[in-house]
Amino acid sequence: MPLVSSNEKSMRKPPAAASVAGFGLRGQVGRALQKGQQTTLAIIEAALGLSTQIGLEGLSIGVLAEVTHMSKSGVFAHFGSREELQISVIREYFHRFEQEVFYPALSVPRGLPRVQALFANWMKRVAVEIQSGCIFISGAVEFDDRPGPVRDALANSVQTWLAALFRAVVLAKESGHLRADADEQQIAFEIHGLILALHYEARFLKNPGSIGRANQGFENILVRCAALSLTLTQE
Amino acid sequence: MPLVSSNEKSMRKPPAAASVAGFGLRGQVGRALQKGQQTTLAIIEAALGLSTQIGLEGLSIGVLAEVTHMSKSGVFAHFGSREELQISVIREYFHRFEQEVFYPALSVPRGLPRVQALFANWMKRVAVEIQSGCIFISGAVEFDDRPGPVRDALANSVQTWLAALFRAVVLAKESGHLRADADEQQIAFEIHGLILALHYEARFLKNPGSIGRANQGFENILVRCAALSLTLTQE
DNA sequence: TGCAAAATAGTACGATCGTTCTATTTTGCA
DNA sequence: TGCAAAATAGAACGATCGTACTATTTTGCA
Repeated sequence: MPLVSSNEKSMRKPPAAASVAGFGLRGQVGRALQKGQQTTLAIIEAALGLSTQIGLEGLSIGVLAEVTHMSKSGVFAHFGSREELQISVIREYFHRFEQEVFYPALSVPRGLPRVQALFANWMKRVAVEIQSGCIFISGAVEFDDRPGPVRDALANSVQTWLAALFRAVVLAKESGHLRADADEQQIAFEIHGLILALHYEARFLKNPGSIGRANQGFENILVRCAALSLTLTQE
Repeated sequence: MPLVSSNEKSMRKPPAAASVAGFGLRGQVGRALQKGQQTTLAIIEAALGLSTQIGLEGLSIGVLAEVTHMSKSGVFAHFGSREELQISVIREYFHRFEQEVFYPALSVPRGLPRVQALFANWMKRVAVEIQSGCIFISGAVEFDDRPGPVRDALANSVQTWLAALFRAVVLAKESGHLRADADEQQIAFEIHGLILALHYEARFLKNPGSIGRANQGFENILVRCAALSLTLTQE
C-alpha cells in the first residue's frame, strides 16, 4: 500500500550514477556500483539538512560541496543538474515523511483512531520542524508560480499526502465514527490549516503555546464532527 | 488609532532621499525634494509587484532597474542598500494591508460584526493574492531563521496585524457576542490557519473550492463560539 | 536665467552561482 | 595484481548579484 504511485523517472542528464533517491539502488543491472551511490546518499543527506533550513532555492552546490568535503564538480556529477538534486531531496524528504507519519498510522485501526494517529504523528514531526524547517511549506512558497519538474515533484508529494489524509477521514466517516453530515474535504482542509498556523506562528513568530493551540484545534474539529456515541477525549 | 506604533527609523545609509515608504514625504525640512520621492514611490510600486510574485529574496536591483527603465545605480541610490529596499517594500505592503483590511472594519460596530468584517476583508485580499502572492507568507518562510532588520520589520508587521485581529475577538467576547468560555487566542489562531490553508491550497496546489472551505471554516468557528442568543448566518 | 544641489547614469569590483571540460585518483572485478 | 571504468578533483566559463566610485544630467529656487 504505497503512498506514491507516479514513478516518473524524469532523469534528464544522468552522467554518472544518479537517481538513487529513496532506495532504488538495490538490484541495479546486476553488479557494480557501490561507492558512488553511497556518497550520493551522503550528499542527499547533507542537502536535506541544508534545504530544510535555507529552502530548496537556497541550496547551492558550492555550499553542499563544502559541507560534504568534496569538490563542486564531484557533487555535481552525482546529479547532472541542480534541479535533479532538488528533486532527489524532495523524494527523500517525502520518503521520510511517509515512514514517520503515514505508515505507523496504518497499524492503528481504521476510522477515527487512525485519523488521530495521523494527526499526532504529523504534529510530532512538525514540532521538530519548528527548529529545522519543512520543505513542503518553504517549497510551496518558492515554487508556487514557477513551473517545472521541481514544482511538479513537490506538488505531487504534497497532494499524495493530503489525499492519504483525506482518505483516512473518509474511512472514519464510513466506519460511522463521524456524523453523517461531516464534510471530509472540509475536515482535511481545517487540519491542514492548523498545521500551517502552527508552523508559521511557532517557527517564524516564535509565539509560545502554538503547539497546544494546534492540538486544541484538532480537538475542536472532532467535537464538531464525531458521531455522538463516541467518547474521544483521552489526549 | 494607528495599527503600528514602533516608528524605528533604522536607515543605515541614506545617501539620497530615502525612507519615504508609506507617505512620510510631506513636511520634510521645509522645502525641496519632489522628483526624487516621486520616483522612489514608483520604484517601491514596482518592487512590490516583483516581491509578491518572486518573494523578497528574489527581488533584485538589476531586474528592478529594468522594469522601471532606470540604471542599477539610479535605483540603488534611492535606498542605499538592498535591505533598506526590502524594508521599504514591507512597510508599503503593510500600509496597504492596513488600508484594505483593518481600517474599513473600524466603521463596523465592535464585537462579532467587526470580527466578521475583518475576516471578510482579509478573505477579499487573499482571494486576489492567490494570483499575486503574499509577502507576509512568503517572507515568513524566507526569513524564519535569518535574523536582521528585514526579518524584524516583517515579524513586526505580522504581529501588529494579528494583535489587531486578536483585539477584535476580545472585544467581541466583552460585548457578549461570544460564549464566556471562548478562547480568544485559540480563535485567532484558527482563523490564521484558515487563511494559510487557503493560500497554500489555492495558490500552490491550485485546488478548487478552497475559498469556500475557508469561509466554511470561519462559519464553523462562529457556530462553536458565538453566544447562543445570536443569529449570525447571513453570509 | 544661472547655478548649486539633487537625481540619475555609467563603469567597474569582487563574490557566487550552475555548468562544462579535462585531469587525476580510486574502485572493483579479470 | 593489472586495468578499464567509475568516481572525484581542478580549473575555467559566462552570468548575475550587491555595492562603490565617478561622471553626467536634471531639477528647482535666487
